[in-house]
Amino acid sequence: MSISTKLAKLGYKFTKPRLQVLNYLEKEKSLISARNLHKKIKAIDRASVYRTLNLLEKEHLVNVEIIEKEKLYCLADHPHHHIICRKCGYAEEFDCDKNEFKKFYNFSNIHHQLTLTGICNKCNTITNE
Amino acid sequence: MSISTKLAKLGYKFTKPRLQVLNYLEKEKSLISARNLHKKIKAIDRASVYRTLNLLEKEHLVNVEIIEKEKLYCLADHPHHHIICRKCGYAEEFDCDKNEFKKFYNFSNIHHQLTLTGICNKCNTITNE
DNA sequence: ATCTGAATTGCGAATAGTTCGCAATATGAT
DNA sequence: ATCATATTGCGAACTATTCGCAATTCAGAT
Repeated sequence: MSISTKLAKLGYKFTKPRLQVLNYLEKEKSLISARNLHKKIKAIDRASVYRTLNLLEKEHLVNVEIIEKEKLYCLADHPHHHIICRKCGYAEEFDCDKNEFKKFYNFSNIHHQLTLTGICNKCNTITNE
Repeated sequence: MSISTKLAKLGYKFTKPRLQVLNYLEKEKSLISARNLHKKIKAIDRASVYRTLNLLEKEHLVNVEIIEKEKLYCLADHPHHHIICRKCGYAEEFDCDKNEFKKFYNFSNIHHQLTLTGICNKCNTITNE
């Protein structure tokens, strides 16, 4: 099912800004920030880019990685991660289920950050999320 | 070797702000943000808290996790990660080498973010980092 | 103990990424 | 085509963090 269809099913309207953002995300082979997305789609407002990305994030239709406080987005069409060059920003994708770690050999000096969040027992007792 | 000793070895001066930040990081059992660190150490300037944390990060003396654009710090005395409640911020530690994942059962609805950075071949050719 | 040059601080202003309030507009169900 | 509602664009606002620079503090030499 296409992302557009999913959005429609979820009751969201089909607007120009949303279509444009989706188009660009589909074209984009790598990760992209809200800032750069907005640069590419000058016709639509900065706030709308952010609002659309937040919406997509909330509905789990995009994946997010944070590099230096900047959120980078990609379509969540399949489960994967990226390894990103700290100098030039070049990113390679790796499937998080398969043994594609050989790709890492294209990079040196690897750092990683693993962030896990959840709902703790106490909060879970108070209200269901 | 204590972190203070390490700092001295690296040629950094031994100043009140740095000592205070280190003291608080040692006391802190969980993760803490620059903002909250500054709240606790009112005597020293915000900028100095940030500068000290950046220094510690550069020298790999603290570990960092980013939650909602905010950097959270802890001393890098041993390799570990945290799982953090998305509602209240409560954090539990887990050793990243051992099978302590059972701790996860205290949390539900787990999300994760894995960020890998490195230096790509091209950048590595241009200059050594 | 004091001097001295360099490192570091505090301050306030600046920056960057992101969000908000609200009037104007576009959407899709009827 | 109409209408209620969701969504947009705009600019102002907010938050985390950094910067420039003069004043201060540190550590090593005297």
